[in-house]
Amino acid sequence: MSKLCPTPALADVAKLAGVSTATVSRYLNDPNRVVEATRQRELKAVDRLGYTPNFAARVMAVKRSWTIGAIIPTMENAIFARGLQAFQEELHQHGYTVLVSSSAYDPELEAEKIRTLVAHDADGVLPIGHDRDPKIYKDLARRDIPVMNAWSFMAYTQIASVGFDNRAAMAELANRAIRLGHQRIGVISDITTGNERARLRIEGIRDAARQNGLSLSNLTILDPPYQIENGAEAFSKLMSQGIRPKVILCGNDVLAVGALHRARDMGLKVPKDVSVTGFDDIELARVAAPALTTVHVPHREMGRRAAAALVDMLENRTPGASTRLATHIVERQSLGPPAST
Amino acid sequence: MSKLCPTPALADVAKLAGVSTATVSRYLNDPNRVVEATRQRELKAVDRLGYTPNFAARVMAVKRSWTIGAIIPTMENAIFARGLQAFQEELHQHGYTVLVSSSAYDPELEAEKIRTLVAHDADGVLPIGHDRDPKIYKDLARRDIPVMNAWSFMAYTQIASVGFDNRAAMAELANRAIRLGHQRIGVISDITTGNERARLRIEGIRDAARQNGLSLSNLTILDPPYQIENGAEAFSKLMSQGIRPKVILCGNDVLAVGALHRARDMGLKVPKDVSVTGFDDIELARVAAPALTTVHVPHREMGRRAAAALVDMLENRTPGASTRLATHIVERQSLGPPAST
DNA sequence: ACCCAAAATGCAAGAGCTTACATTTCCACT
DNA sequence: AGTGGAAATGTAAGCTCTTGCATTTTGGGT
Repeated sequence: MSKLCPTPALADVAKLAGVSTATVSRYLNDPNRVVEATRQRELKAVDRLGYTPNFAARVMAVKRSWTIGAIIPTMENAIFARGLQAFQEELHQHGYTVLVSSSAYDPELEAEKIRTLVAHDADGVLPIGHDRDPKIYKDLARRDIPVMNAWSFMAYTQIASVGFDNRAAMAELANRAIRLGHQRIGVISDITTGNERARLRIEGIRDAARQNGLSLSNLTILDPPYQIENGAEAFSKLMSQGIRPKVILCGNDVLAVGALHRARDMGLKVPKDVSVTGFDDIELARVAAPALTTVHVPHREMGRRAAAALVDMLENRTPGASTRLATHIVERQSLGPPAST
Repeated sequence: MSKLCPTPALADVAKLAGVSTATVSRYLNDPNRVVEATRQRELKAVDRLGYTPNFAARVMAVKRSWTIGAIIPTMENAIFARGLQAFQEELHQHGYTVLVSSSAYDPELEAEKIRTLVAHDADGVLPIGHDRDPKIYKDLARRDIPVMNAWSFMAYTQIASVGFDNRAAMAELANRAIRLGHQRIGVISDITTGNERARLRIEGIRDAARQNGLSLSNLTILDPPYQIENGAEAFSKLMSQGIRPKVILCGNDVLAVGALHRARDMGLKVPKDVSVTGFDDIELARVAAPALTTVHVPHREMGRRAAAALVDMLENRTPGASTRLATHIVERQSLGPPAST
């Protein structure tokens, strides 16, 4: 008997239940559209066969996948994890599934992943940051696929975004360092290509320097790939300069932890001998030794809002509004005044 | 003109190029099956229209999605990241895309995610560990979807796996601790429900205790959810016992780092006052202070092998072989002999 | 009993691609 | 120039679902 059918289709259920496929389809999508007796029969048929609707077929028929795709630069760190989690939770509430892809900070790869997501009929897309080939946006727009950029708030742009002001946030932190008396500043940035977040953070540091009448020649900027190890390496490089900077501003907590670690290896006390700051305020920052002074980013809030906005765009065909979230400095133990030499 | 068509289909390309859809399809799947002149025309038509093949339709037609799904317990930590990365890389080589879902260590959710993946026509599935409702396996088997379990090697089972012997690995580490003179042992395990990896690791500790003639009453076992914070909390709990354990074996590095952190807060020196060990050997372990003595797991190798095996099952319809990978202890600074009290 | 609107169900046409099979085109040889 | 077989292309069915429209059933009201 039909029990053996490896992947039962709607038609099999229909036959077994003695109704038409239309009825089964209706039953599946809204049991109330079917009379009690039929409902029973279908129910029985469905689980007798172990039927599961075929996603691809449904997508084709309704032109709607209830899937939204997120493309993040990396999964190897916890940076995007919390936000993404919140994003998923919120979307789940609304019945959407999210597909996650990572681009390894590579614009080419990112473009490809976005295409893949689109080919998979994603109803909406969430890339991180803004910087990318305009063709991508154009293509998405033509296909009428809502896009929400996250992790970076940009006021003057066609694409909606939910994020924060990377530049101002970093400027605030740099300001604080400078006011503490720091002059020479080392910067370990995120990768900057195709990543305006990193560039804006650097800009923020420059802003702060300028505001305080510091020559930009006091800044030494490195941008190694995003990994703990690289933070350590960059720290070494910075420390081998003629005049050692007394404060190292890092583009994110992961890099900062690497720096911290290397400082310890070099026998440097933080923050007595050198200060180190992070960005993001992930769990790691709290646990590091010494605990990292960093910029707190409202990860979950960002994820939630991004999801909500996307749903709004999807359900109401609205253009999508941008939201700017606040960040704040979390003062812990890794930033202090420079020791008087 | 047809430029306006929001989502061009194969037929549009065909019309514009003046050929049949079959030809376009062939061109798309293997340009060489089409004569030069046609190729040019199609090429032009495709990018004039900005055509992208519709995935759902293709899947329906060929019954093959070139997609494989991975379900991991969590993305919030780096634990699975490296392995997953390798898994993706290897699969990418073979033309597969991987879809990642996380289950938040919740069996219900995991089952749902697996169903979703199947509905999305995943050609194969990679869940972490073995423990799960047999119905899931049965369903997958019926649909003839290859499954590969990772992170846990199990010899006697229907399902292929690539992983390591969690029990033996942990036993080895526990043995080392005991030989150093430790008697009272605190254990901060991973969550154990639906997670035989965690349970096996605990079993390993018990094995070691028994082997060394230690009463099991010397063990105190906690299994908080998997987060740095919880590791810290658990550590406090362990330390508030009548007789404080002098060594804390943790189910993974993340928990261990939490413990380490709390130890420092409590003014306890590691390993002088208390030893702490991890499991997994993620980057964090190297960077922690003191650096964590832990069990090295061949993450990338595991991911790569899992991918290769899955591809083999897929392409050659083979039953799928299990692979057992070796682990080893990485001795760093967090494990030492108990201080003589 | 009978009528009729409302409710339930059925029919069949898509949705966009692949592919077996049929047809046409091409070219090397005689 | 004529022929045969390979190469290129076309035709149309099929994959699994949804849904507009047509048809049948139901049940309350007279």
